[in-house]
Amino acid sequence: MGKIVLQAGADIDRSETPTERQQAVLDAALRLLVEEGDNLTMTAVARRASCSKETLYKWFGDRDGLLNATVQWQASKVRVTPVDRKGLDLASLTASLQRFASDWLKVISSDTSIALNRVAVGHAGSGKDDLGAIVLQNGRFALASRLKPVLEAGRQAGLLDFEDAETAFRTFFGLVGRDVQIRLLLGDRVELTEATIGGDARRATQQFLALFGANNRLKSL
Amino acid sequence: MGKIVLQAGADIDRSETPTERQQAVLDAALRLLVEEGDNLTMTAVARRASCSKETLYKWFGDRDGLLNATVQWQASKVRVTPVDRKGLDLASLTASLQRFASDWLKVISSDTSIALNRVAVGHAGSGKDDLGAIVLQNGRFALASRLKPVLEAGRQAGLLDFEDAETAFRTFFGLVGRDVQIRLLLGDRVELTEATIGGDARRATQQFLALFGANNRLKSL
DNA sequence: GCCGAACCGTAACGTACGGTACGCCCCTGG
DNA sequence: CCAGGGGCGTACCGTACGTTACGGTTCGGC
Repeated sequence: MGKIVLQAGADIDRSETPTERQQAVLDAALRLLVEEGDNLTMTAVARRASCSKETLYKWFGDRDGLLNATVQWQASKVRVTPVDRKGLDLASLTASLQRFASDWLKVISSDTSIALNRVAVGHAGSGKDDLGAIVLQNGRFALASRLKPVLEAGRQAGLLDFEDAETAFRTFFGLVGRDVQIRLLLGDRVELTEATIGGDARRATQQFLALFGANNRLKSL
Repeated sequence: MGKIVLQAGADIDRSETPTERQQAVLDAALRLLVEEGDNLTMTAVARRASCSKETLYKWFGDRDGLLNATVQWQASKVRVTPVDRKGLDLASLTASLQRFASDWLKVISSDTSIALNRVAVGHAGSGKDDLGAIVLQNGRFALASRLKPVLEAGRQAGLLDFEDAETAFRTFFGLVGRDVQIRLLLGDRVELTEATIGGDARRATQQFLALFGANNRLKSL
């Protein structure tokens, strides 16, 4: 029904939720985006979604509009459950961190994440749309805003010791992701089985605790 | 004179070094790539380089060939000086690591690196060329092969303690880069002054030493 | 001074694709 | 039962750009 537009230049998430049918179309576009990358054609999307090009243009206005809506649609699908912070002992904190790490690794190694990041990076150069901002918002920054409360809680409970939650988070981010994302984006075949992800999550968590655990005396930033 | 071709699919760095004039053309293409991103046109390159399109096609065969040659040209320009490993005390090791970190941050935040990574990521989806492999080879893997000897030397000197140089390197990589590269690629304006780079390099180095320094008892990976 | 090769500038061709127009079907409401 | 609108399929238009062709110019060799 309503055009899903994005106020050019202004605020993000300025969008109405798409109808059932529109969601189907967006899903088709998403699947095609994963397969074809940025060189998907409007005709291909129309064919895949079994709809007419005219409909696409009526709904999304533009090729960029379609891409925008697709990315936002995927973003809206991964709204996550807020973490419970009732357990405040070291074991549960460790488990939480490990879970975050594991989830994050699974996300960034997924086909759709790779595809979305690829197109967003590609579009980031010529600032026609803000795909980059959207992806960033629903990736790195969403992770931060979910993880920071946990870190703060850990500090409150005397389990963690850090000055700034932001820098602590960024260190955790680096320890978890390392070179994985850029390698995947650049097409490197990285072996990421369930097992290695689990191991990496455990290792990253231990390293993070070694650096920011309250019982350790490594505070000299 | 000779076409600068790349054996499709096979080995990298299978290329003759370009002539003086060709280098000038490639530099022009590179500058244009930084400005325009992947939507540079052959006409634009020809105009910028003050050469004819016919020459471009004769030399590089193809648009992809031109891009390939441009990326390789930039890669060939950053052949680095191997590090001296004569000083084996903690101070010099720290200085080396810090220098690596600082250099790396400067590289990934440079305009040309961002532009090159952007096009390489964009092309990584549809496997027409191996720009991704080239960039990876001259970025992340080049860094690894330069840094690993230093790490090994540090271990020999009893300053570092790690099982596998590869994983140690990847941790260092993560501690240095954190979220910087992906944010830059996605168009986020990251403040990276000389000062912050220095601070980040120092911090990453200290964290790395905290994790892998031989005098610390954090070996339970 | 002449020849050919390399190269510049530009015009021309072909195509792929974004965007639009139109005819037809189906479905709903009156 | 009929009118109308939303939506499918498709043909079509315009354009941008990759690629090619061609005439003019410079330059080294004889």
